[in-house]
Amino acid sequence: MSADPQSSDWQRLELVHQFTAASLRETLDGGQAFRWHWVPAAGAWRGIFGRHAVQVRLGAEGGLEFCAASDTAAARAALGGYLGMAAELGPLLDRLPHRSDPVLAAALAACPGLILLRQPLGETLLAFICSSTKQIVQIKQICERLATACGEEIAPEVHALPDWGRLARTSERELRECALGFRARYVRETAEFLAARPGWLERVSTLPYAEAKTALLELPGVGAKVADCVLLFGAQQLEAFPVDVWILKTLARRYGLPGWKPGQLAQFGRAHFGALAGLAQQYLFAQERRTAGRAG
DNA sequence: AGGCAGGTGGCCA
DNA sequence: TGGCCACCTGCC
Repeated sequence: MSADPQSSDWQRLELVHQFTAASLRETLDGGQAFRWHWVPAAGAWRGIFGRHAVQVRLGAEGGLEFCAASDTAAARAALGGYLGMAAELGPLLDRLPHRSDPVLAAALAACPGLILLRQPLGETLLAFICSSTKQIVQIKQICERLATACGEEIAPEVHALPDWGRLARTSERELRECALGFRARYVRETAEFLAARPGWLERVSTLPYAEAKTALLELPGVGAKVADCVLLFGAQQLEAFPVDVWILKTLARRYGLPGWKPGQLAQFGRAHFGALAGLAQQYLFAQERRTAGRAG
């Protein structure tokens, strides 16, 4: 790795938003995306999304700074979109029922600046199909191996995640060599499904939430939880409310809903938190993991 | 050293 | 519907 940060190349990223070290970490490395890692020597996060390889760090005045492996202008624009929620976070949070919900209010206060990423749709689908029954560390490893094995080299020794067209030309055996385990078949079959339906994924992702989710459930390896993650992180459908074990614990304990099943909790979430339920979910998720004292 | 992990799909009552 | 279980792999 020759990729030492060249401090002269650091540039400010204009964001009407303040991250804290904690909310930046939670945003980039809290389970929404799996291709960011902290580089201690640089005091920065290095990450890959789409065809962009960048580094991001907190600037002296609390702003955000970045540098890119190449084509800084394109990276700046892409990062602006990726972190685009920052521009409207305040008004969005204000539409959440924090005034009447002390649990939510505490979660919002605990991680000021946390946002939902706007990730490329295809790779969000891929990452979350790979996420089932895996911890964050392992999901990151799988993504890394997939990228190395069949993703485009976008900078020296840096690979993007393969797109679905490429995946359709990848054998299940090759996928298994990337430590996907039984998920290899899911990826393989979803790739075939998508290959037979050009534009399907993009079109479906813009449908109203309920229809979009129903459609995504047709994909092998995509159940309720993964569908919600794809819609929330990859299609800006903020109504999506993924229910995983963490949220299940939070809602059971802090909202007095023990014994409720994931599907029931998903309905509760959308009813209670409203059109931006997914945003509330992310804060509750961060809070639950924090208090559970582990990072995945 | 093994249990278990941010789930899904298939089968049975 | 509701409940149960197999499924790969490697981390803690």
